[in-house]
This record gives sequence, C-alpha cells and structure tokens, in this order.
Amino acid sequence: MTIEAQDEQQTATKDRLVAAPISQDVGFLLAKLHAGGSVVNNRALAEFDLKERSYSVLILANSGLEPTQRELADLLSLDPSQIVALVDELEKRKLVARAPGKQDRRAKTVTATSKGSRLLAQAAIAARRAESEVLAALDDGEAAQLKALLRKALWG
Amino acid sequence: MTIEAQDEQQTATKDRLVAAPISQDVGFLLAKLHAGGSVVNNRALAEFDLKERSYSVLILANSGLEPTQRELADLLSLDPSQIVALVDELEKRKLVARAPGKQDRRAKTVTATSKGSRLLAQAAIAARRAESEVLAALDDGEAAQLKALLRKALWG
DNA sequence: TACGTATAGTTGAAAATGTCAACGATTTAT
DNA sequence: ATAAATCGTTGACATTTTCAACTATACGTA
Repeated sequence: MTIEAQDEQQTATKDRLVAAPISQDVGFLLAKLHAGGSVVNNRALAEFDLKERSYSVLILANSGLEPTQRELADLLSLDPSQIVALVDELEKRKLVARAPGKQDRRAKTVTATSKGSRLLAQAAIAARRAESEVLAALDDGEAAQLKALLRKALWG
Repeated sequence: MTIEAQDEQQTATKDRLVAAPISQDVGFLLAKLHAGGSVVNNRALAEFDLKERSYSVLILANSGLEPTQRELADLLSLDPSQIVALVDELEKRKLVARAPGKQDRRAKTVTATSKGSRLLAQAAIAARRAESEVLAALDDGEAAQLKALLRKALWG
C-alpha cells in the first residue's frame, strides 16, 4: 500500500468512532484537544528547553504581578511541591529569581530575570505559532470565542 | 490535581493572577478546565468504581460501533498498552468482553456486556451532573457552543 | 506460493508526573 | 502567650507515560 493510501485509511479509521456518544462529552473533548495541543506546544518550546509548565511559570514570573509560589500552584492547578521543582530549574538557569514576600516572609515571590524575559519573548513567538496550529480549523473569531467560553467556564 | 487543591482554589480569595497574559493562552485554559473537570468527573464516577478513562472505554464499548483496541487508543489519545490495562480491568469486572475482529483476527473488538450497559446507564447520570457542575458558569447555549468549537478544532 | 514488511495486542521496564505527609519558619487568631 | 494555620520544602510512595521488544496475523510482491 502506498504511504498516501495508508494515511487516508488511518484517518478514516480514526474518524469512524467520532460518531460515538463520547464525542458529546466535554471532558473527553477537553482531554483530547489538550493532549494534542500539549504535543504541539512542547515541540515548539523544546528549542528553548522549556515545556508547557516551565513556560507558564516564566510567563507569570514576567507578568509584573510578582506571584508567590502558592499562587502559582493555585493558578496552574499544581501541587506546591511541583512548583518548587519548576522554579528550582528556572532559577538554576537564571531565568527567574526567588525573593521573600514583602508582607509575608514565609512566601517567596518569583520574578523573571532580564535573561528570562528575553528567552520568553522568543518562546512566545513559537508558542503563538503552535496555538495557531492547534486551532487551525477555527477562524479568528471562533478561536476568540473558544477562549472566551473557556475563561467564562473557569471564572464566570 | 488533588481534591483538596481544587476545593481550595474554588474557595480561595479571587485569583489575582487571572490578569496575567497566560489567561489568554488556549493551552493553559484547556489544561486548567480539564484538570478541574477531571476532579469533578472522577469524584462523580467513583461510586461506580470508574474513572474518566474506564468510563470512556465503557461508553465506546457500548456504542454499537464495536471498536478495536487500536481504535480506542487513537480516539482516546492513549498508548495501546494503556488500553490493554483498561480493558483488562473492565473485562475482569464483566463489564465488557473482547472478541476477535471479524475481518482482522489480530484485532480485538471491545463490546459492553449487559452488566456493563446497566452500570453505564447509571454512571452516565452522574457524569451528566458532573458536566453541569463543570460548566455551571455557562448557560445551555454557551455550553453547546463550547462543545461545537472543541469538536471543530479537533475534527474540522 | 513464499517471502519480507507492516500492524494489533501484549508485556515489562524505565522515566516522568502526581499525591501525600511531615517539617521549620512564619503569620494569624484567640 | 499560646494555639492553629500557612508557605515552601523534602522525601516517600503511587500512578501514569513512554518505549522497546515479542507473537500472531495480515498484506504486498515476486
């Protein structure tokens, strides 16, 4: 069989089950788009030695909001111990710095270094390209609508 | 994500970091809604000794489409070896049965038993309730729109 | 037909990720 | 003052992911 015919058949078999009722399940749709998107995103970020998560931490560290590690854990839906590992690695690479919290000295705020900001600026370009790829089937208005609905579902 | 982390997040003071640019990132939004949704779904399915994944397999086994394990792996974005484990457990509980593929004897189709169908009917009620909870901030039209956009992003 | 190649399911091992409980240092509440 | 709670951290443990084999079967071609 030719490679082209192989691809056609693979696509056809993949599509056969789309008729199943699970395709109406939001949990399934989110899981599948998230899974596929993560592959694309991580591939795009690999050249900067970042993954989705370290990229997220870097964005927040660079936001000017001076997030604490606890806030990062809450927003990223991760265990605090995972934040420790992520910040450890970014700090080792001099992309972010920890600083004691101003009101609460138990807390540590995470801020991007200038090196971190520069890397982020480059990575963000690749990430935007990856997002376009993931949402290629949607036009700009639909993509914006999807984002708005996801934000509303999360925060009302 | 832990149930405790999810509860904390729901009750925590208004998330100040939502203003950060990462809230515009589709990957982040998908990850977060999926993470929160999984907690809700798995909690709802726990009384049937199911998780999101075994529930998904059971739905597909009950769809009448007689999916092969390979098709399940493709649709659910899972490694074939994970499907083996999922089907093994459902088969041990007599909820699904393996049958050799009709055209291809290498393949094994997975179909729900009547016991599986009955359990699924109950679990689906809990799953629908969970979905309503996850999408509580959206009205019915918005929820349908979200699903349609996710499906379009996935399959065009 | 027979042969080489490809694929479905399975197993098991290794790596990555997730979960959880404890601890010191602080903060908050009583 | 004291007790309780919180933040970051560590380390143990569980789960999930990833990948490389292996068998049985199917397919392609000479």
